[in-house]
Amino acid sequence: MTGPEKPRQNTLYVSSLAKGLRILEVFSEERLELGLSEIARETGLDKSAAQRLVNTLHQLGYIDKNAETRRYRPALKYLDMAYAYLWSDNLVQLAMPRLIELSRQLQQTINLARPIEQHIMYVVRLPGYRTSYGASIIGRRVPALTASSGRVMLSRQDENTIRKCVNEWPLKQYTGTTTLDRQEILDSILLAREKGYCMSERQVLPDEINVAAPICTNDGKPVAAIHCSLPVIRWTQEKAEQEIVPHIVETARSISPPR
Amino acid sequence: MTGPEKPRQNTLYVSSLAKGLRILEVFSEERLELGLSEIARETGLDKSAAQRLVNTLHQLGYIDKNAETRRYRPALKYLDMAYAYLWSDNLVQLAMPRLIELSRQLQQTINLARPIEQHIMYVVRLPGYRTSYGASIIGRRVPALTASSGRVMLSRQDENTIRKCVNEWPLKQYTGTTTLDRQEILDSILLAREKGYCMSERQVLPDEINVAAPICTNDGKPVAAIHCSLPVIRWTQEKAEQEIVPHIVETARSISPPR
DNA sequence: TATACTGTATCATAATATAATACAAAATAT
DNA sequence: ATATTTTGTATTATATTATGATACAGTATA
Repeated sequence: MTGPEKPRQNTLYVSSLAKGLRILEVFSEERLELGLSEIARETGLDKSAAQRLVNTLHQLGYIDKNAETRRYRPALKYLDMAYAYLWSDNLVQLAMPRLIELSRQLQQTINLARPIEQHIMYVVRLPGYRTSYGASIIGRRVPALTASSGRVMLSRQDENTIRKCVNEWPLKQYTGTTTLDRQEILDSILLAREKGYCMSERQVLPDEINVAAPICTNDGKPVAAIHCSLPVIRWTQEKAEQEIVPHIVETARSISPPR
Repeated sequence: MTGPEKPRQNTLYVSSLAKGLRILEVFSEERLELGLSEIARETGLDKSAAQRLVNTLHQLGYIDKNAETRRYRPALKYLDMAYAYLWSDNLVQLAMPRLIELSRQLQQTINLARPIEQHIMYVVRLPGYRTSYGASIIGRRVPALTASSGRVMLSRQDENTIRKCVNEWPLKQYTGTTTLDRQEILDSILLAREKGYCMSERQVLPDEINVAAPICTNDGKPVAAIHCSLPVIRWTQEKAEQEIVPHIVETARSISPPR
């Protein structure tokens, strides 16, 4: 009779790799530079594990160490990843010239967003005059329900799916006027469905009107959204509807992803 | 009497993490999508190791698997890295508004480059009209000696260092007119040193004039370069010298990194 | 000055990653 | 259409590696 069986090993999962990636992921908008103990704490890893993993990532050029403060920060090698991703995303390649043209034509901030889980992520950012730093860089994630890009992509799902997502997905309050009212969000999405675009105001940034139109595959699946931000100082929703919306919608429609 | 001693383990280096990162690094401009056997081959890893590591990266959301073709490609999570880097780079934050302003003023492609080993890497790309895709995305690396940004940063080193770098660093022929003549490159760098900016033509792309000016710390160390590309169809070096150079130089000078 | 915290280094050992292997499925060659 | 090769998937015995406990020097804080 055997003793208690030891839990079976998952031999298709490399836990040391996973731990190392947690180190890479610890850096963020709020955590620009960290010491070893902070890294251990923030990642939940043992101090020795953190030491080994950090040392490995530093030797491989992923993170830089400030010799004076002994703190680490992301190295340029992080951007190798962006480069690889951007080349592999056919849609971004397809869309880029149209987005550049649109940016020139409208003289405003133009972005391309992709859906990821319950968020959207900005994969192209063509900043306009006075675009904030956070709104000029790729990789930012925003809850799909809060962003006009997210809402407009959701609007192309069937109504049951829309309602389920609106009920369950997370919300985040960015500004004093960011809505947390799920009914209001549902109304916004259903209106977007009807009109073919979504317009919102002061949801993610406090002084912006946002217009977004979906990019769909041939079978109607939303895979991305084009998004334009306008300063409320010089724009109204009415003016945006007349002067911006047609161009956004037309550009989005002109981009037909292969699949 | 002991037998032959086994080699000492480097307990500060995690080789499984290093192998996993090799998988992440296998994707590139030339390798957008790969199957398991290709990944094993390109990374030099054993097939079983590749299987485990790929599976782990897939479970963690770093790579996507096309269920039909069973091939993998980078996932959006790659851009999380870019986001983290761009927040941690103080200079990029400092420079971004100036670059956006410059882009609007000149109506041309404006980039920011950082030195990395014997290359430069583009960390900000503000594309102008008709900028190619490869010239619109961050993360691209170019040999420092070939790029105007690289040359202009090198020009701010002492002459012995310049000569050593020119003799030893790699070159890459991008166009039919990319120079591989190291004396010509040295002359270009020394001229940049004298004039405070570098101008080159048809070195990385076949139809471009390039103007770059260095961004230096207070103690004179070059840490980045602002770079403008102009189509040769509508520009000459003389015209660029009069209408573009002063603005590039002035903007570069106005950005004083803290350290 | 005392104490707490951080970073660095070491090592015995348990757990994990390895690589060999088998086999089904798919692709390619004949 | 069939045979062969290649690819992808799954499993396992075992060697190697990663673990975490520990010690200690240096730094920061009380």
